[in-house]
Amino acid sequence: MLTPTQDRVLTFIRRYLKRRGYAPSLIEIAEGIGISSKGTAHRHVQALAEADAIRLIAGRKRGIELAETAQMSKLSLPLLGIIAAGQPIEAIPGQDRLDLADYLLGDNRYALQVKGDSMIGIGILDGDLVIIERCDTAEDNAIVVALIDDEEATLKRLRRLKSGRIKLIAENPDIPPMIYAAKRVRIQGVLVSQLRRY
Amino acid sequence: MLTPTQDRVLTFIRRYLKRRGYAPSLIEIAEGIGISSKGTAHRHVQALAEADAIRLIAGRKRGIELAETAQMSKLSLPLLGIIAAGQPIEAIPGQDRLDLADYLLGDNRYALQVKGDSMIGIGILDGDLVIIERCDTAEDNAIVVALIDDEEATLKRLRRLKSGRIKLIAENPDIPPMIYAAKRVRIQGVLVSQLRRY
DNA sequence: GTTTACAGTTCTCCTAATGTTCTATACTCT
DNA sequence: AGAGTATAGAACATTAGGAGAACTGTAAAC
Repeated sequence: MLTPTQDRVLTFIRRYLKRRGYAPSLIEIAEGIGISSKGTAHRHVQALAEADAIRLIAGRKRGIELAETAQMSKLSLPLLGIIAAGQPIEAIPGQDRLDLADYLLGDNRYALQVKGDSMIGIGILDGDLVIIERCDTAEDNAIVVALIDDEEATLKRLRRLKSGRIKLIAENPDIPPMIYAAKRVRIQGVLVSQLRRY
Repeated sequence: MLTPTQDRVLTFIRRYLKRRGYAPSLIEIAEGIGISSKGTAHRHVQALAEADAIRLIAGRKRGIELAETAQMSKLSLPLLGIIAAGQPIEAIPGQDRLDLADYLLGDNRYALQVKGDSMIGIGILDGDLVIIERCDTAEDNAIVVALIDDEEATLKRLRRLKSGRIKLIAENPDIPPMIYAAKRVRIQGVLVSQLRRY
């Protein structure tokens, strides 16, 4: 992997970057590890870039970025693994960060707070937040925000019947499904994710 | 990434803005960093805008805003209101944006994927992600990641018994609660939020 | 409404700092 | 010895930063 000298260079760059906010020049690196040739420093830096420990911005002064930093989007958390009753936490192979933006953010998305227990069967509880992506069509069986008669908005599972009518299903055995003529139902968005705070 | 000089300019702008409440002019910036040319100051400011460190309001004197303030919008979604079966979407008064960072991000937090149905009673399903905040104590009745005998990690509701022992409760009627001596149980973190993608 | 001071914009010219490439040499292993 | 690594230092190319002039636009004073 890295040679001892390369490791010292990398450590120096890390510290410098943390303290000053910008990368060291080659001369500073050379001084930092106790050599006098910037040409040599240049070779170490090239080697580090080759090993993907850092990224270089070509033809830019102090154009060094740590590979680690590039990995971490601002909206991410470490993803430790899978937890299950009766077993130690098990790492998820090949994935160690969770990009929350991916789950939540998007151009046409908005949040709604859920009131009531009509979707309790799929784990959407009273007070939960749901993220909705605006759109006017949806696949069969998707969970949608539907507007009925331009009056009532509701979060339900959508099913198209052969008759052409539309069935809106609450995920709650106590609430019977409702069937409407297609004209009466307008889709406002599709459920993309869900969020709860404890 | 910022150059050393750009960094100094940014620092100066920050301080100026904090002290005076409005942004510095180009001449003031030039003086502030010890140069005499406002043309040069202008170039630095342009570079900072390019790097998204600040935002410029075109054709306005002292029209500089720090990006940090505007940055928050990247972590938020419009919060339209409350949706309930049988009613139109109702706006939530005094709140129109949802700050996701608030829900999810934090210094000592990490994510776990849930396996199994042991917490189905409170709407945590197989495959959901939970956000855990690292800590070694928890309030009674909190949902925690507990390590039993340093071997098995599990997500359960915690309850302390008068006997001093600890009861770990699965939110699933099919899974009976377990009772352990306090020594055998170590808390690794507390559930702070939960996330699901559809 | 005109004037005026202030501020932003766009240039060009210049210099020092820095990155890049090269050759020659030395050290340390097996 | 030969491969791999490290160093020094020279020569050259490019970039970042600076100075200052000339111009344009803004806002407040008159």
